[in-house]
Amino acid sequence: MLKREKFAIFVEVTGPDGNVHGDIRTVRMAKQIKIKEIAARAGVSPGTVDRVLHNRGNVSAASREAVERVLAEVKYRFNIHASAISLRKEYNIVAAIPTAVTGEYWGSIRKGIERAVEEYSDIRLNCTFAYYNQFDIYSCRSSFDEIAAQNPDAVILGATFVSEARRLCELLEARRIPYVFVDSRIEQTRPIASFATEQSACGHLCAKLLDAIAPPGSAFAIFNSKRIGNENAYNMLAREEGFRDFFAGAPERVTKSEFSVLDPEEGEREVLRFLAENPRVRGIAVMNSRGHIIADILRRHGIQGVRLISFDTTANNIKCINEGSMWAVLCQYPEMQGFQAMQSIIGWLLYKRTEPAAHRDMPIGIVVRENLPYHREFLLQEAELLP
Amino acid sequence: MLKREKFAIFVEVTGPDGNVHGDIRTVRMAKQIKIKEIAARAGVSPGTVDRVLHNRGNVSAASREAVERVLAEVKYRFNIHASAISLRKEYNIVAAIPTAVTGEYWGSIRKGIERAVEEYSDIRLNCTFAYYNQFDIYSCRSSFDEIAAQNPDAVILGATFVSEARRLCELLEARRIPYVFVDSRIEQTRPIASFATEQSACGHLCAKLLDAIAPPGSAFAIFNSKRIGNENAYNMLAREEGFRDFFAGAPERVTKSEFSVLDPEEGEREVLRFLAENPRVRGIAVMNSRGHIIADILRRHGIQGVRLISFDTTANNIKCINEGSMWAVLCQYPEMQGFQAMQSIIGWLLYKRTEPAAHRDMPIGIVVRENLPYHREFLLQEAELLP
DNA sequence: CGCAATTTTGTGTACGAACACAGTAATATC
DNA sequence: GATATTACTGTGTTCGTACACAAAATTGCG
Repeated sequence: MLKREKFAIFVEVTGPDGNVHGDIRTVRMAKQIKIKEIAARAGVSPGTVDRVLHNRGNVSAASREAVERVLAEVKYRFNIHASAISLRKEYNIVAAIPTAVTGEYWGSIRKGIERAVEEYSDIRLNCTFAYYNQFDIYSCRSSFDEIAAQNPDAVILGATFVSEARRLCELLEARRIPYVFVDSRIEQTRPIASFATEQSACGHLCAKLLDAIAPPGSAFAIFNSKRIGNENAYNMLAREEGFRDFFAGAPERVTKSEFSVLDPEEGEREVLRFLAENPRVRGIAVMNSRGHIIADILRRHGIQGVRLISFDTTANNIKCINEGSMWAVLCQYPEMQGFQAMQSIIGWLLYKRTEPAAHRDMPIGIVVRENLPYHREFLLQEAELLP
Repeated sequence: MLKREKFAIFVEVTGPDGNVHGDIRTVRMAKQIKIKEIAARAGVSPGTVDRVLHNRGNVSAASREAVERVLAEVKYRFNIHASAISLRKEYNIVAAIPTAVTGEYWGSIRKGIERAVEEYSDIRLNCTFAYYNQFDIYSCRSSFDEIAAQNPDAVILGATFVSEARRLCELLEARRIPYVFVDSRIEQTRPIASFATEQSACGHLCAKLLDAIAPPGSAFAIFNSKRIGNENAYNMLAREEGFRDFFAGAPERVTKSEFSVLDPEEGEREVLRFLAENPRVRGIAVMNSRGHIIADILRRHGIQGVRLISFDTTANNIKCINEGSMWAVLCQYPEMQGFQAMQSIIGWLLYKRTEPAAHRDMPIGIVVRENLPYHREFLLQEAELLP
């Protein structure tokens, strides 16, 4: 049996077994209502509707009410295209983030931001990156002060120093400049959005994986790079907490150690000494992106049977994953964070989207050698970084 | 030292250690050239430029050349918004996919498609879903025939029967109707795009994980649900191949078994019998989304120490992950596939994007209990732009 | 009540691309 | 050489929103 309408297709197929196998559903778009139509229904002019929609004032209570009543009935949505074409303003946006090196974590965030600018090239966006030294609170403060002094239309904030971030946010709020966070969320601030990974969940996942891939009853080590300067180690601590939480029933299985990054030879000695003293350790977690350093040490010394998990799909870590010296990295999708941060600003500034999903927990990706090649486009990484 | 321009920020901060820590880069958008400007430069009218741009003919060789010369110089990109607003055509799109149940694989693909329709609600899209029974080639053929008989503006194809898909593609090509594949790529067809996972890589990854989390020297089983009807098991076979490839050096470690789905009690007996006969099996791979059935059997019989990995984040599988009866699922991001499929059609029809990345390998996600809450099937950028 | 000041409202134009249509130039036909 | 035919080109209107500006209505105040 077969029916046809103007377009909807009806396929009802009776197969040899007597059952009906086909089914058709058309999702026809409800026709969007236009401002003109709303004006007509409310008995006012389009100009008045526009004033109500954009809260531009100079509307009598009676008119406003009439418009709002119609608005409530029809649930109006802006036409993005017409809106964007009319709004021909130029937007200056500042991204204040730690120095972004291509192939490393903040480099990926930057790339996501840049991609969004490119993607929305029909909107005049000027994006200024104000980099600071993430290990130096002094450089962070100077950078942030300067941003507040300018008058950007919006700010993207990659904040490693909580106190400095709070200070800047207060200034921005006083000036009604919207801002979003990438890579963190900071209490007592009011961003229009924030994008970050739940760090303790990352640590928990890391523990679960190491436990699963190591022989039963193994011991595990958390290896952290020694602090450089007054580095804010908030993320690392949260991850460690999650990691230990997984082993809450047997805390003696988790040891912690540090290794020097500034002095690689000393770092190597520290790692080797630790492993010699703790032969039951079968898994190592590095709570930041420096896992590749440990991986290299393990590889060069032919140390087998100790599995390593680190964070972030940086160029160095990817290399280790590929050569097998690292078992997995947990991925925070930095590029996606950057992209979505810029998107949410565009949504706010242009499309007046003011009821934002305030915070978004990013997914936590598990990247091992076998699914690494397929992460490429997903992560929007540079091709040359990957095999 | 501190300089200011109209907007660019210069922060050069000399820290206490004498090093410069701040750095500023502004990415200023090159101003887009308009059709009017091109017309002026080429000494013709905007209408003529438009005719050249859209190959609408009726342009003298001299004019065409003049316009093309300017075009080559300035690399014009037309304004998406103005374009979309002018093109006020209504598009009829058909998605021919297997019956899509919410919470299952094809249901997620459908959801991605629907989300794209919603996302691009400023474009008049009517999407018709033509479902067929993926286990019945007869229903597939009828459904496909009917599609070809209509004249949709584009087609999304979820093809489980290769021969039928080829036949439909030929018809569509003859009518110059663009089409995209989701969940598969089929040789000897010319889709404008295709989205699918590399199935053998999935199988390989599955093997790697099972091997890693099971005791050394364990044996593994591939459990597949018995075929229903003339089900196309192409994906399952490819996964199995990848799985066995991982154990190429020790093929005796991999056993294969089947279990009945239509008769659950019989299926259960088969599974239990197999496990009793193969006590060294410490890991089970189910090469489709039916892993939850095995998980339930293991759970109900209190069978410990056998780890299970299945495919697809279906509602059933997610439940098992949460209660711990399944160790992981590999995820193909079906929602993303559907979304991007529709996106590529919109890009083709509206934005004249004709140089497509013909095929896109989807990422292969690893979902375990610890990252499940943060796992979003729908990781696609634009999703967040609209409510 | 009258006139100015202010608030409210409607109209018109711009945005940039697309395309219909009218208008002009070039060629064909008798 | 006049007219019909075709080939080409420019103008003008459209899409839906935003906002400037003018027009109308309301208010204030002597």
